[in-house]
Amino acid sequence: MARAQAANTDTATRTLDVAERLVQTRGFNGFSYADIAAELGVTKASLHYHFASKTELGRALIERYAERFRERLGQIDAGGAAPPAKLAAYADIYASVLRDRRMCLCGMLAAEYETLPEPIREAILRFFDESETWLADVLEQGEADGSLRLQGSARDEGRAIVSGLEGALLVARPYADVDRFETAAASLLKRLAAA
Amino acid sequence: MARAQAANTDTATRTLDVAERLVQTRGFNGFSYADIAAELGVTKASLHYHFASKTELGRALIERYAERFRERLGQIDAGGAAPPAKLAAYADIYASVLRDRRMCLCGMLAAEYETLPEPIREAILRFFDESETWLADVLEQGEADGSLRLQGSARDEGRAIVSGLEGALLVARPYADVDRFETAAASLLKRLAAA
DNA sequence: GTCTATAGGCAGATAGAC
DNA sequence: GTCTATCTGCCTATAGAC
Repeated sequence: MARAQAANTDTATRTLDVAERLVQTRGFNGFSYADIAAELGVTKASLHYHFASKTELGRALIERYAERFRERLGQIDAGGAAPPAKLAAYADIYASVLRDRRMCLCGMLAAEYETLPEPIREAILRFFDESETWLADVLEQGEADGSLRLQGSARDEGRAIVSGLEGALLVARPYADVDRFETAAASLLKRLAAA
Repeated sequence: MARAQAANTDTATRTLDVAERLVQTRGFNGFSYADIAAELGVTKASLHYHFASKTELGRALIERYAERFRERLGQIDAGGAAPPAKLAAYADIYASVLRDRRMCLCGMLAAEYETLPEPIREAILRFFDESETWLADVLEQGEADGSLRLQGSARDEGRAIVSGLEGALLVARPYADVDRFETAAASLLKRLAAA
Protein backbone atom coordinates (compact mmCIF):
# COMPACT_ATOMS: atom_id res chain seq x y z
CA MET A 1 0.00 0.00 0.00
CA ALA A 2 2.85 2.41 0.73
CA ARG A 3 5.99 2.99 -1.37
CA ALA A 4 6.08 3.52 -5.09
CA GLN A 5 3.55 0.91 -6.19
CA ALA A 6 1.81 1.11 -9.54
CA ALA A 7 -0.86 3.04 -7.68
CA ASN A 8 -4.00 1.46 -9.08
CA THR A 9 -2.97 -2.07 -9.78
CA ASP A 10 -1.88 -3.53 -6.45
CA THR A 11 -4.08 -6.25 -5.03
CA ALA A 12 -5.46 -4.19 -2.16
CA THR A 13 -6.67 -1.46 -4.50
CA ARG A 14 -8.06 -3.86 -7.06
CA THR A 15 -9.86 -5.68 -4.25
CA LEU A 16 -11.46 -2.43 -3.16
CA ASP A 17 -12.46 -1.66 -6.75
CA VAL A 18 -14.20 -4.98 -7.29
CA ALA A 19 -15.74 -5.10 -3.83
CA GLU A 20 -17.07 -1.58 -4.24
CA ARG A 21 -18.83 -2.49 -7.45
CA LEU A 22 -20.24 -5.66 -5.90
CA VAL A 23 -21.60 -3.84 -2.85
CA GLN A 24 -23.13 -1.13 -5.02
CA THR A 25 -24.84 -3.61 -7.31
CA ARG A 26 -25.55 -6.63 -5.06
CA GLY A 27 -25.26 -5.37 -1.50
CA PHE A 28 -22.89 -6.28 1.33
CA ASN A 29 -24.75 -9.56 1.91
CA GLY A 30 -24.86 -10.31 -1.81
CA PHE A 31 -21.21 -11.06 -2.54
CA SER A 32 -18.39 -13.14 -1.08
CA TYR A 33 -14.61 -13.22 -0.98
CA ALA A 34 -14.86 -16.00 -3.57
CA ASP A 35 -16.52 -13.59 -6.04
CA ILE A 36 -13.69 -11.08 -5.71
CA ALA A 37 -10.98 -13.75 -5.81
CA ALA A 38 -12.37 -15.26 -9.01
CA GLU A 39 -12.49 -11.87 -10.71
CA LEU A 40 -8.95 -10.94 -9.68
CA GLY A 41 -7.50 -14.37 -10.34
CA VAL A 42 -6.17 -14.82 -6.81
CA THR A 43 -7.24 -17.02 -3.90
CA LYS A 44 -9.52 -16.07 -1.03
CA ALA A 45 -6.55 -16.45 1.34
CA SER A 46 -4.76 -13.63 -0.48
CA LEU A 47 -7.68 -11.33 0.07
CA HIS A 48 -7.69 -12.14 3.76
CA TYR A 49 -4.04 -11.05 3.87
CA HIS A 50 -5.07 -7.53 2.79
CA PHE A 51 -8.42 -7.35 4.58
CA ALA A 52 -8.49 -9.73 7.52
CA SER A 53 -12.28 -9.76 7.77
CA LYS A 54 -15.21 -8.80 5.59
CA THR A 55 -16.08 -6.17 8.18
CA GLU A 56 -12.64 -4.59 7.78
CA LEU A 57 -13.07 -4.64 3.99
CA GLY A 58 -16.45 -2.94 4.32
CA ARG A 59 -15.06 -0.26 6.59
CA ALA A 60 -12.21 0.47 4.17
CA LEU A 61 -14.71 0.60 1.33
CA ILE A 62 -16.85 3.30 2.93
CA GLU A 63 -13.80 5.27 4.00
CA ARG A 64 -12.44 5.44 0.45
CA TYR A 65 -15.89 6.15 -0.99
CA ALA A 66 -16.51 8.98 1.48
CA GLU A 67 -13.07 10.44 0.81
CA ARG A 68 -13.70 10.54 -2.93
CA PHE A 69 -17.15 11.99 -2.38
CA ARG A 70 -15.57 14.67 -0.19
CA GLU A 71 -13.12 15.48 -2.97
CA ARG A 72 -15.92 15.94 -5.46
CA LEU A 73 -17.71 18.29 -3.09
CA GLY A 74 -14.44 20.22 -2.77
CA GLN A 75 -14.19 20.47 -6.55
CA ILE A 76 -17.72 21.83 -6.74
CA ASP A 77 -16.85 24.42 -4.10
CA ALA A 78 -13.61 25.31 -5.91
CA GLY A 79 -15.55 25.85 -9.14
CA GLY A 80 -17.14 28.87 -7.55
CA ALA A 81 -20.51 28.36 -9.23
CA ALA A 82 -23.72 29.84 -7.89
CA PRO A 83 -25.71 27.76 -5.35
CA PRO A 84 -28.30 26.45 -7.85
CA ALA A 85 -25.51 25.17 -10.10
CA LYS A 86 -23.80 23.60 -7.11
CA LEU A 87 -26.98 21.68 -6.31
CA ALA A 88 -27.21 20.49 -9.89
CA ALA A 89 -23.59 19.36 -9.76
CA TYR A 90 -24.33 17.52 -6.52
CA ALA A 91 -27.25 15.70 -8.13
CA ASP A 92 -25.04 14.82 -11.07
CA ILE A 93 -22.74 12.84 -8.77
CA TYR A 94 -25.70 10.55 -8.13
CA ALA A 95 -26.59 10.43 -11.81
CA SER A 96 -23.07 9.27 -12.65
CA VAL A 97 -23.47 6.44 -10.13
CA LEU A 98 -26.67 5.31 -11.83
CA ARG A 99 -25.09 5.55 -15.30
CA ASP A 100 -22.66 2.94 -13.95
CA ARG A 101 -25.76 0.91 -13.08
CA ARG A 102 -24.92 1.18 -9.39
CA MET A 103 -26.68 2.25 -6.23
CA CYS A 104 -24.99 4.78 -3.93
CA LEU A 105 -22.66 2.72 -1.72
CA CYS A 106 -24.08 4.14 1.48
CA GLY A 107 -27.66 4.02 0.23
CA MET A 108 -27.23 0.31 -0.38
CA LEU A 109 -25.67 -0.18 3.04
CA ALA A 110 -28.46 1.88 4.62
CA ALA A 111 -30.93 -0.74 3.38
CA GLU A 112 -28.86 -3.52 4.99
CA TYR A 113 -28.11 -1.43 8.08
CA GLU A 114 -29.61 -3.82 10.60
CA THR A 115 -27.38 -6.69 9.45
CA LEU A 116 -24.12 -4.72 9.48
CA PRO A 117 -21.39 -4.68 12.16
CA GLU A 118 -21.03 -1.57 14.27
CA PRO A 119 -17.90 -0.07 12.61
CA ILE A 120 -19.70 -0.05 9.27
CA ARG A 121 -22.87 1.43 10.74
CA GLU A 122 -21.02 4.41 12.15
CA ALA A 123 -19.32 5.11 8.84
CA ILE A 124 -22.67 5.13 7.01
CA LEU A 125 -24.17 7.75 9.31
CA ARG A 126 -21.04 9.91 9.03
CA PHE A 127 -21.36 9.81 5.24
CA PHE A 128 -24.94 11.09 5.28
CA ASP A 129 -24.07 13.68 7.92
CA GLU A 130 -21.32 15.12 5.72
CA SER A 131 -23.57 15.41 2.71
CA GLU A 132 -26.26 17.08 4.75
CA THR A 133 -23.83 19.57 6.24
CA TRP A 134 -22.41 20.48 2.83
CA LEU A 135 -25.89 20.88 1.36
CA ALA A 136 -27.08 23.01 4.27
CA ASP A 137 -24.14 25.35 3.66
CA VAL A 138 -24.94 25.65 -0.04
CA LEU A 139 -28.61 26.23 0.71
CA GLU A 140 -27.77 28.98 3.18
CA GLN A 141 -25.51 30.66 0.65
CA GLY A 142 -28.33 30.51 -1.87
CA GLU A 143 -30.80 31.98 0.56
CA ALA A 144 -28.35 34.76 1.44
CA ASP A 145 -27.61 35.72 -2.16
CA GLY A 146 -31.24 35.34 -3.22
CA SER A 147 -30.65 32.55 -5.73
CA LEU A 148 -32.61 29.99 -3.68
CA ARG A 149 -35.82 30.13 -1.73
CA LEU A 150 -36.18 27.66 1.16
CA GLN A 151 -39.47 26.56 2.63
CA GLY A 152 -38.00 24.87 5.69
CA SER A 153 -34.66 25.13 7.48
CA ALA A 154 -31.47 24.63 5.46
CA ARG A 155 -30.80 21.49 7.44
CA ASP A 156 -34.21 20.00 6.71
CA GLU A 157 -34.08 20.94 3.04
CA GLY A 158 -30.62 19.38 2.81
CA ARG A 159 -31.95 16.18 4.31
CA ALA A 160 -34.85 16.16 1.86
CA ILE A 161 -32.39 16.43 -1.02
CA VAL A 162 -30.20 13.58 0.21
CA SER A 163 -33.13 11.25 0.77
CA GLY A 164 -34.82 12.34 -2.44
CA LEU A 165 -31.76 11.53 -4.52
CA GLU A 166 -31.13 8.24 -2.71
CA GLY A 167 -34.73 7.21 -3.33
CA ALA A 168 -34.57 8.25 -6.97
CA LEU A 169 -31.52 6.00 -7.40
CA LEU A 170 -33.16 3.15 -5.52
CA VAL A 171 -36.27 3.09 -7.69
CA ALA A 172 -34.70 4.01 -11.04
CA ARG A 173 -32.15 1.21 -10.92
CA PRO A 174 -34.56 -1.75 -11.23
CA TYR A 175 -36.08 0.02 -14.24
CA ALA A 176 -32.57 0.65 -15.61
CA ASP A 177 -33.93 4.08 -16.46
CA VAL A 178 -31.64 7.09 -16.09
CA ASP A 179 -34.39 9.45 -17.28
CA ARG A 180 -36.53 8.39 -14.37
CA PHE A 181 -33.76 9.54 -12.05
CA GLU A 182 -33.09 12.78 -13.91
CA THR A 183 -36.76 13.75 -13.84
CA ALA A 184 -37.12 13.08 -10.12
CA ALA A 185 -33.89 14.96 -9.36
CA ALA A 186 -34.95 17.94 -11.45
CA SER A 187 -38.32 18.09 -9.74
CA LEU A 188 -36.56 17.94 -6.38
CA LEU A 189 -34.34 20.94 -7.14
CA LYS A 190 -36.83 22.98 -9.12
CA ARG A 191 -38.89 23.82 -6.08
CA LEU A 192 -35.87 25.54 -4.50
CA ALA A 193 -35.29 27.85 -7.44
CA ALA A 194 -35.98 31.47 -6.58
CA ALA A 195 -39.24 32.75 -8.04
CA MET B 1 -54.60 -22.47 3.48
CA ALA B 2 -58.20 -23.13 2.48
CA ARG B 3 -61.09 -24.28 4.70
CA ALA B 4 -62.08 -22.83 8.02
CA GLN B 5 -58.65 -22.38 9.56
CA ALA B 6 -58.07 -19.98 12.45
CA ALA B 7 -57.29 -17.46 9.73
CA ASN B 8 -54.17 -15.83 11.12
CA THR B 9 -52.49 -18.59 13.02
CA ASP B 10 -51.82 -21.33 10.50
CA THR B 11 -48.19 -22.02 9.72
CA ALA B 12 -48.28 -20.61 6.19
CA THR B 13 -49.62 -17.28 7.41
CA ARG B 14 -47.29 -17.09 10.37
CA THR B 15 -44.39 -17.91 8.05
CA LEU B 16 -45.38 -15.01 5.82
CA ASP B 17 -45.67 -12.70 8.82
CA VAL B 18 -42.20 -13.50 10.12
CA ALA B 19 -40.58 -13.57 6.69
CA GLU B 20 -42.13 -10.23 5.81
CA ARG B 21 -40.66 -8.61 8.90
CA LEU B 22 -37.26 -10.18 8.22
CA VAL B 23 -37.16 -8.99 4.62
CA GLN B 24 -38.24 -5.50 5.62
CA THR B 25 -35.59 -5.23 8.31
CA ARG B 26 -32.72 -7.39 7.04
CA GLY B 27 -33.33 -7.87 3.32
CA PHE B 28 -34.02 -10.98 1.26
CA ASN B 29 -30.36 -12.01 1.47
CA GLY B 30 -30.24 -11.26 5.18
CA PHE B 31 -32.40 -14.04 6.59
CA SER B 32 -32.80 -17.80 6.24
CA TYR B 33 -35.40 -20.51 6.69
CA ALA B 34 -33.63 -21.33 9.94
CA ASP B 35 -34.44 -17.87 11.31
CA ILE B 36 -38.14 -18.30 10.60
CA ALA B 37 -38.20 -21.88 11.87
CA ALA B 38 -36.59 -20.91 15.16
CA GLU B 39 -39.07 -18.09 15.70
CA LEU B 40 -42.09 -20.25 14.90
CA GLY B 41 -40.82 -23.29 16.80
CA VAL B 42 -41.02 -25.60 13.79
CA THR B 43 -38.36 -27.17 11.58
CA LYS B 44 -37.02 -25.87 8.29
CA ALA B 45 -38.54 -28.89 6.56
CA SER B 46 -42.00 -27.77 7.63
CA LEU B 47 -41.47 -24.40 6.01
CA HIS B 48 -40.45 -26.07 2.77
CA TYR B 49 -43.76 -27.92 2.82
CA HIS B 50 -45.61 -24.59 2.63
CA PHE B 51 -43.15 -22.71 0.45
CA ALA B 52 -41.06 -25.11 -1.60
CA SER B 53 -38.32 -22.60 -2.34
CA LYS B 54 -37.17 -19.26 -0.96
CA THR B 55 -38.05 -17.75 -4.33
CA GLU B 56 -41.63 -18.97 -3.99
CA LEU B 57 -41.77 -17.54 -0.47
CA GLY B 58 -40.53 -14.19 -1.75
CA ARG B 59 -43.07 -14.10 -4.54
CA ALA B 60 -45.90 -14.88 -2.10
CA LEU B 61 -44.58 -12.17 0.20
CA ILE B 62 -44.73 -9.43 -2.41
CA GLU B 63 -48.12 -10.60 -3.63
CA ARG B 64 -49.65 -10.32 -0.17
CA TYR B 65 -47.90 -7.03 0.51
CA ALA B 66 -49.09 -5.52 -2.76
CA GLU B 67 -52.63 -6.74 -2.12
CA ARG B 68 -52.72 -5.11 1.29
CA PHE B 69 -51.24 -1.92 -0.11
CA ARG B 70 -53.92 -1.95 -2.80
CA GLU B 71 -56.58 -2.28 -0.11
CA ARG B 72 -55.23 0.73 1.74
CA LEU B 73 -55.29 2.77 -1.44
CA GLY B 74 -58.89 1.64 -1.91
CA GLN B 75 -59.74 2.81 1.60
CA ILE B 76 -58.21 6.20 0.90
CA ASP B 77 -60.29 6.46 -2.26
CA ALA B 78 -63.42 5.35 -0.41
CA GLY B 79 -62.84 8.03 2.22
CA GLY B 80 -63.60 10.63 -0.43
CA ALA B 81 -61.08 13.16 0.90
CA ALA B 82 -59.67 15.95 -1.25
CA PRO B 83 -56.50 15.18 -3.25
CA PRO B 84 -54.08 16.89 -0.82
CA ALA B 85 -55.45 14.82 2.04
CA LYS B 86 -55.18 11.68 -0.09
CA LEU B 87 -51.50 12.39 -0.65
CA ALA B 88 -50.97 12.90 3.07
CA ALA B 89 -52.72 9.59 3.74
CA TYR B 90 -50.51 7.91 1.16
CA ALA B 91 -47.38 9.26 2.86
CA ASP B 92 -48.71 8.05 6.19
CA ILE B 93 -48.68 4.47 4.92
CA TYR B 94 -44.92 4.84 4.64
CA ALA B 95 -44.69 6.51 8.03
CA SER B 96 -46.46 3.57 9.62
CA VAL B 97 -43.89 1.23 8.07
CA LEU B 98 -41.07 3.25 9.61
CA ARG B 99 -42.80 3.37 12.99
CA ASP B 100 -42.54 -0.42 12.85
CA ARG B 101 -38.82 0.12 12.27
CA ARG B 102 -39.14 -1.40 8.80
CA MET B 103 -38.23 -0.47 5.26
CA CYS B 104 -40.89 -0.69 2.54
CA LEU B 105 -40.81 -4.33 1.40
CA CYS B 106 -40.38 -3.41 -2.24
CA GLY B 107 -37.91 -0.62 -1.50
CA MET B 108 -35.73 -3.15 0.28
CA LEU B 109 -36.06 -5.59 -2.60
CA ALA B 110 -35.30 -2.81 -5.08
CA ALA B 111 -31.90 -2.42 -3.43
CA GLU B 112 -31.23 -6.16 -3.82
CA TYR B 113 -32.82 -6.29 -7.27
CA GLU B 114 -29.76 -7.57 -9.10
CA THR B 115 -29.49 -10.63 -6.84
CA LEU B 116 -33.16 -11.62 -7.06
CA PRO B 117 -34.79 -14.31 -9.23
CA GLU B 118 -36.93 -13.19 -12.15
CA PRO B 119 -40.39 -13.88 -10.63
CA ILE B 120 -39.57 -11.59 -7.73
CA ARG B 121 -38.16 -8.88 -9.97
CA GLU B 122 -41.36 -8.66 -11.99
CA ALA B 123 -43.47 -8.37 -8.86
CA ILE B 124 -41.36 -5.46 -7.58
CA LEU B 125 -41.81 -3.41 -10.74
CA ARG B 126 -45.55 -4.09 -10.73
CA PHE B 127 -45.75 -2.76 -7.18
CA PHE B 128 -44.11 0.54 -8.08
CA ASP B 129 -46.18 0.81 -11.25
CA GLU B 130 -49.39 0.50 -9.26
CA SER B 131 -48.39 3.20 -6.79
CA GLU B 132 -47.39 5.53 -9.58
CA THR B 133 -50.65 4.99 -11.43
CA TRP B 134 -52.72 5.64 -8.32
CA LEU B 135 -50.73 8.78 -7.51
CA ALA B 136 -50.99 10.09 -11.07
CA ASP B 137 -54.78 9.76 -10.82
CA VAL B 138 -54.90 11.66 -7.53
CA LEU B 139 -52.60 14.35 -8.89
CA GLU B 140 -54.79 14.81 -11.95
CA GLN B 141 -57.88 15.08 -9.76
CA GLY B 142 -56.11 17.73 -7.72
CA GLU B 143 -55.07 19.67 -10.77
CA ALA B 144 -58.61 19.48 -12.13
CA ASP B 145 -60.27 20.71 -8.94
CA GLY B 146 -57.58 23.31 -8.29
CA SER B 147 -56.37 21.84 -5.00
CA LEU B 148 -52.95 20.90 -6.39
CA ARG B 149 -50.53 22.64 -8.68
CA LEU B 150 -48.19 20.39 -10.70
CA GLN B 151 -44.91 21.52 -12.17
CA GLY B 152 -44.38 18.46 -14.37
CA SER B 153 -46.68 15.76 -15.69
CA ALA B 154 -48.85 13.84 -13.24
CA ARG B 155 -46.89 10.71 -14.07
CA ASP B 156 -43.54 12.34 -13.33
CA GLU B 157 -44.76 13.98 -10.14
CA GLY B 158 -46.15 10.64 -9.02
CA ARG B 159 -42.80 9.02 -9.62
CA ALA B 160 -41.05 11.77 -7.68
CA ILE B 161 -43.36 11.13 -4.73
CA VAL B 162 -42.75 7.37 -4.74
CA SER B 163 -38.98 7.72 -4.93
CA GLY B 164 -38.97 10.59 -2.45
CA LEU B 165 -40.84 8.57 0.15
CA GLU B 166 -38.76 5.43 -0.47
CA GLY B 167 -35.60 7.46 -0.02
CA ALA B 168 -36.89 9.15 3.10
CA LEU B 169 -37.56 5.70 4.59
CA LEU B 170 -34.17 4.40 3.48
CA VAL B 171 -32.21 7.19 5.15
CA ALA B 172 -34.38 7.73 8.22
CA ARG B 173 -34.23 4.10 9.29
CA PRO B 174 -30.51 3.96 10.19
CA TYR B 175 -31.05 7.08 12.28
CA ALA B 176 -34.15 5.47 13.84
CA ASP B 177 -35.68 8.91 13.42
CA VAL B 178 -39.34 9.17 12.43
CA ASP B 179 -39.18 12.98 12.46
CA ARG B 180 -36.55 12.87 9.76
CA PHE B 181 -39.02 10.98 7.59
CA GLU B 182 -41.98 13.21 8.43
CA THR B 183 -40.05 16.36 7.61
CA ALA B 184 -38.86 15.03 4.25
CA ALA B 185 -42.34 13.77 3.38
CA ALA B 186 -43.94 17.08 4.31
CA SER B 187 -41.43 19.01 2.22
CA LEU B 188 -42.13 16.65 -0.69
CA LEU B 189 -45.89 17.29 -0.59
CA LYS B 190 -45.81 20.96 0.35
CA ARG B 191 -44.52 22.01 -3.04
CA LEU B 192 -47.66 20.54 -4.68
CA ALA B 193 -50.06 22.54 -2.54
CA ALA B 194 -51.98 25.13 -4.54
CA ALA B 195 -50.68 28.64 -4.01
C1' DG C 1 -48.50 -31.24 8.21
C1' DT C 2 -44.52 -31.99 10.90
C1' DC C 3 -40.66 -34.49 12.00
C1' DT C 4 -35.44 -36.60 11.74
C1' DA C 5 -31.71 -36.99 9.00
C1' DT C 6 -28.91 -35.72 5.52
C1' DA C 7 -27.22 -34.20 1.12
C1' DG C 8 -24.24 -30.92 -1.36
C1' DG C 9 -22.59 -26.53 -1.55
C1' DC C 10 -20.78 -22.13 -0.13
C1' DA C 11 -19.70 -18.85 3.59
C1' DG C 12 -15.83 -16.45 6.32
C1' DA C 13 -11.62 -17.47 8.19
C1' DT C 14 -6.92 -19.69 9.54
C1' DA C 15 -2.34 -22.51 9.40
C1' DG C 16 1.63 -23.01 7.40
C1' DA C 17 4.61 -23.80 3.06
C1' DC C 18 6.88 -21.16 -0.44
C1' DG D 1 2.33 -11.53 -0.77
C1' DT D 2 0.37 -15.63 -2.55
C1' DC D 3 -0.45 -20.27 -2.37
C1' DT D 4 -2.74 -25.17 -0.85
C1' DA D 5 -5.38 -27.25 2.34
C1' DT D 6 -8.62 -27.29 5.68
C1' DC D 7 -11.98 -26.06 9.46
C1' DT D 8 -16.41 -24.98 11.09
C1' DG D 9 -20.66 -23.46 10.34
C1' DC D 10 -24.63 -22.18 7.77
C1' DC D 11 -27.25 -22.28 3.56
C1' DT D 12 -31.30 -24.21 0.50
C1' DA D 13 -33.42 -28.26 -0.36
C1' DT D 14 -34.99 -33.26 -0.29
C1' DA D 15 -36.23 -38.19 1.29
C1' DG D 16 -38.93 -40.70 3.90
C1' DA D 17 -41.02 -41.97 8.61
C1' DC D 18 -44.89 -40.77 11.47
